[in-house]
Amino acid sequence: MNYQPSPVIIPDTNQIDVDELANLCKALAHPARIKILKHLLDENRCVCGRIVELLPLAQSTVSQHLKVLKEVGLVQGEVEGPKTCYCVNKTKLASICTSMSTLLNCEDV
Amino acid sequence: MNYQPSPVIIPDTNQIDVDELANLCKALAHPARIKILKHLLDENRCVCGRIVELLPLAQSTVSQHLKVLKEVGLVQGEVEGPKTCYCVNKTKLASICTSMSTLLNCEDV
DNA sequence: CTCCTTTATCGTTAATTTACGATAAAATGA
DNA sequence: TCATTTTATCGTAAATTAACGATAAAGGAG
Repeated sequence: MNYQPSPVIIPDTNQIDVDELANLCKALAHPARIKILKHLLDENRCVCGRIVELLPLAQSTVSQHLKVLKEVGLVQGEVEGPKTCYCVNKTKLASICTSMSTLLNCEDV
Repeated sequence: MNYQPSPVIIPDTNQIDVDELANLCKALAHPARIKILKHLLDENRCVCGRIVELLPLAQSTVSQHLKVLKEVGLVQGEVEGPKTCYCVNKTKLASICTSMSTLLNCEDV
């Protein structure tokens, strides 16, 4: 009888997609986007126009920041009539924290 | 007897410096820099020239990436003769993970 | 249907980032 | 001292990002 090589149990940190993590970090690499994320977490959900009121930025600029967050999957937009209501994809957000910890070995500091 | 208002125990996530976190994320927002960090964590310490061997980038480019990491305090360089030996500032690295978790409430996902 | 509100997209400009080669600087070794 | 090794910095070109105003698109109200 031949033994199969045992499956890898220990998560291979080398498997973590460096490009993916870099992209997520890039999406967080702007104060306005962190503030948007934080506000969405505080309020749970929020319409684009409300975020425009809170930040000293033009509507088009806020819309672009939301697009960046949406493109990496950190945020989801739901159309409600003429408005768009945004909320955080918490699973994705958590995945940044964990992959960062795993890849960078934060846990054993 | 007058009661004093009880001190704030729960860390105030609003106190966390959004700009600081954005800057740290910015430093991590490039695959080459994540690879450098990861290698430094694996090997504990590493000379600049060795990193140049590992990445498909010119020496000057690697040096610039190291500078970015150094400027945000994620990495420290120690001159050893003509070489410079780099290592990760694990405290700083951990602070990213924690401030990210705190600010973004990753823990209660 | 027409106007209004709300958001996304376009076009543009200014600023920043990335990459490279060339070169300076600093320490070692002959 | 002089050449070599190693790293940092400079200068530059190409690419990307951030910000804005203008405008398009889509839905609701009248």
